[in-house]
Amino acid sequence: MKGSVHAAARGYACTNMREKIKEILRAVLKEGGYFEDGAAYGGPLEVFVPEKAEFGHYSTNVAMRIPGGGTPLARAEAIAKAAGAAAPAGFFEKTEAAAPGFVNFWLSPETVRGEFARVAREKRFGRNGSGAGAAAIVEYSSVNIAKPFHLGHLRNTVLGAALANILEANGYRVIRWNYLGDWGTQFGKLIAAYKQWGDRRIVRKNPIEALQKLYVRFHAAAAEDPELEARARDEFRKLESGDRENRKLWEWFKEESLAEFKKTYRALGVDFDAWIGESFFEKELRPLAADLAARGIAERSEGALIVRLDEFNLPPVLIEKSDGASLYLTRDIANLRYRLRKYKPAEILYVVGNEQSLAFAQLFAIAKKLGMDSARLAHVKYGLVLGESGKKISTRRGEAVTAAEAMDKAVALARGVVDEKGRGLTERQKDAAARAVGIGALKYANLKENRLTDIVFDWGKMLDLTGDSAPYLQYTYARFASILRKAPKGAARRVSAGATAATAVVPGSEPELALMRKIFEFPDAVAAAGEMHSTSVVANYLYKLAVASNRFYETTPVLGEEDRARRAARLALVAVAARTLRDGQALLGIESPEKI
RNA sequence: GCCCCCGUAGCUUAAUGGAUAAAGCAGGACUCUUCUAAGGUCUUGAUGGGGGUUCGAUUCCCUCCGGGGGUACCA
Repeated sequence: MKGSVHAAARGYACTNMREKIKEILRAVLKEGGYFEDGAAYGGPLEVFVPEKAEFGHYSTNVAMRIPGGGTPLARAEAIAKAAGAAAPAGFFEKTEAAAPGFVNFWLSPETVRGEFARVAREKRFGRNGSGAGAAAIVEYSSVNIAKPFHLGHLRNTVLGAALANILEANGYRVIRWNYLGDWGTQFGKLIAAYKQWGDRRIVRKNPIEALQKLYVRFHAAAAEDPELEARARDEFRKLESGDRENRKLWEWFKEESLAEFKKTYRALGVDFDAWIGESFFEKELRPLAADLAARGIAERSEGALIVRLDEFNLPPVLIEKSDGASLYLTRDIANLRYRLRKYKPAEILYVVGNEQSLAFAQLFAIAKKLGMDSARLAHVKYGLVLGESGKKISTRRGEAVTAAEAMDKAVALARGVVDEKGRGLTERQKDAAARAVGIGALKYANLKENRLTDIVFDWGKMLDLTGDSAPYLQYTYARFASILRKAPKGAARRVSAGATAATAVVPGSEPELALMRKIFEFPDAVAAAGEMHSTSVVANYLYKLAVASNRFYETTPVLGEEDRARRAARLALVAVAARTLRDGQALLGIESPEKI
């Protein structure tokens, strides 16, 4: 099983165009006596796609990185010449050295068309087996029970969902984990507030809003009457010790909250394999703390239990309060232990805002200290979503824009554009298109950037429907889908059957060839995104693919082409480009309607 | 105070140590009798300051300035 996955990974690697060029280069470099293996030239062999057309289709900097007599440029010239000779006849159109020492490669049109025909037949194009079927846990969304699902959660949810898809495309068995905030003193406050002012019907009708109001009211009242805080602590203590009434209330709050969150998840097209929150680990915390103390890893300080992390150059961590209560980090340790045992994951991604950087540095340090180092742990951080004023959004003051509100607004805006510009859509299709476009725009806005800096919330940016946006990608797809719909039946069938032989032999224009070459980059983008835990790599790639697609569309007739073979070749290109756009968007969780 | 993150065009962003720093928005000029003009073409415009490492620095190191976050009983 494992072996076959590895074989698959190798299979993908050597069919990738960049890998083919690397193979040629390795042979040339070995022949020239430059090195025996990769280590000799100071890092992995790099072959990349230059930004400018004049630097070729592919390029390498290897001549500047290997030692040897002469200038880097002289080495580059020798390598360029040798690579041209070493490649199969007609593989390159030309190879060229360029100052200060790049070697640039131009594929011949025949090579591009041949590779295209191969890619068109590939069933799982873009996916690879590098994860070898190992488990990877992606923790994301992690909403708090009884609190609003606001824009920060939206960002987190969309990001985590896309990363999970990307890891899956890289051959991991992904466990999508919603680590619910379902425990802690806030439940004491909520229970106290509910007992005093709560109304079952109101909560049932609109749970989050009602619970939120109780929470806000509690804080307002507690400011005047400090006695309330004590009552809240007492209610939580009762909850922890299994008080029936409080337990029931807690379960009910959780149930109602989750039901409402699930509406949002459905609208977003996001789901989870595990809904295990903080409460799940509650019983393990005391023994865990005691165990750490017994092993001398934790120690008493100012009445609390701490773990010193001096050797990691980190401040100590509190794992048990002086009153014996646990903290979030204690729960995270228990959670990590549980995950390692149960799933034996190769990777765990914590999608959490960057304000928790220190906490994760500490968690990872403790994991190392405890020998819980079988998985690669990564804190995938991202910037905070700030209010339009540029300040942190205060939930307590009710400033938060909820995800549902943002989605409604986005869909309504998209509906307006669909009504105005959509062609030949039924009412049903218009609804579907507006949802896909509106929510797609919202998602893409959160996925295309790789910033760690905080983001000032901006409706205009979130709802952008032009330029570098989801609707641009979707529009490109819909244009191609329209061509495929209108194609003669026989032609369409040949395309769907993967009969792309015509493409391999029919000479094409540069916009066609450029689009084919852009399609070849898809697997590289997926692999890089997986390694770097970055959705923006995929988003940026898709945008460039769409640009190449639209250039092709604007310059090259497909259905209007008189020559039959040429028309068939172009239809095949349209079909594969559309498929790649759709698959790439799917990785980001963005739908590709046939008509918008 | 200490630690972490971030400073790129008017605005929002891109760029595994690579070539003349790439886009979108906004502004200006073109472009639908032809497969969806939500498009395409052209155009104005930028790496906070100073050192260093390197053949080569937006990227790595030091320092200063500016912004954000964290810094034991919240998460």
